[in-house]
Amino acid sequence: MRLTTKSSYGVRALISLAIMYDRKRPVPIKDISREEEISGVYLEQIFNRLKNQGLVRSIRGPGGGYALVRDPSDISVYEVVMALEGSVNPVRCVSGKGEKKECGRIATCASKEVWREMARRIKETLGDFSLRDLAGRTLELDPGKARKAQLYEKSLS
Amino acid sequence: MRLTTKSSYGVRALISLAIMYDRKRPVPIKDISREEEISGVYLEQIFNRLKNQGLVRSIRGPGGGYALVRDPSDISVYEVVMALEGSVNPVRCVSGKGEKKECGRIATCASKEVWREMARRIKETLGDFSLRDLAGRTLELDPGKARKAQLYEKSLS
DNA sequence: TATAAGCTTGACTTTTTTAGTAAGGTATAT
DNA sequence: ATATACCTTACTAAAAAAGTCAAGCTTATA
Ligand code: FES
Ligand code: FES
Repeated sequence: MRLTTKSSYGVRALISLAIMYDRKRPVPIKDISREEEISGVYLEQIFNRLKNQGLVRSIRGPGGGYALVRDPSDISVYEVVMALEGSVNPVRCVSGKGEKKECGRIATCASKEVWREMARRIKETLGDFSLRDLAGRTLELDPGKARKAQLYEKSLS
Repeated sequence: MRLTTKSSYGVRALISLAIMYDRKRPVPIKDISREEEISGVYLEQIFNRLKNQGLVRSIRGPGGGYALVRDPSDISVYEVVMALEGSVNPVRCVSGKGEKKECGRIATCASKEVWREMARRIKETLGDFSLRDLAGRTLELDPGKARKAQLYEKSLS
């Protein structure tokens, strides 16, 4: 019953982007990597997917980095997880869309209804958290982060 | 975002036990294995855990097999999944109890609250389905199963 | 316009987990 | 006795996850 680290890393990374969102400045991977202690090369993979799924855009060259495409209040954790995991179904059988391997007993299988409901509720739950929520909560829990963001700003001006 | 097959197999297997529950007869692994097309040796592992977690009891020798310890209406899918997966936490950090590797940033991490809530809702959801529910639903979806159970009875008398 | 910051792409490797096998045992109804 | 069925430990193959490597491409800016 585990998400891959892509999701947890991805959410943490996007919280950083959300915090920077108002400042209209892209955040380079290296910064997130340092801050969050996540392998930079691995983060690149993650951001690649996020970009392909249209959640972030990239700005190349010096001063570049990644930025959210939409307002953080408009992006839910569900979207992030879907972008990175591809699905939220707890079993193969109930793949929903075109996930290979159709299960032969699906017509007469009662347990599939459990898994379907479970997927529904997960979607609902993750849909309830926006990146703005989490960014706000982060600044509450870790005021140091706010300060750091300020400093970062100053160092650039 | 997947459960292991242990959970889906386990739930399916226990539905069979639930169907047989009223008839007060243990079900041997071989039968379930045949019916559900699940490797018998693998099922043994699964029933082992279910037994250790107190969900089923075993009767040895000819005419033996496994039977539910409690009434099917009193056993939820959540219990089954917990017995077989050990946990329902979507990430390592939020291990709840004594799952090794304490995460160092847990104090200041906002996303942990998402994962915690997610675990809560999964528990809630799976807790809402009892084995009796699923047994009943199975007989609705697959009347052949009811008939087969009857025949099985007759063949023994 | 040279440089370096930063993204892009695809393949590759390592580690961990999952899904099973294999083999030999023990209890018990008939 | 014997066949049925559970019990236990160990092993293995395959898949997935986590992470690395290498070589490029864009673009701001000095
Ligand atoms: S739908 Fe595949 S086993 Fe239930
Ligand atoms: S609690 Fe471990 S990273 Fe959030």
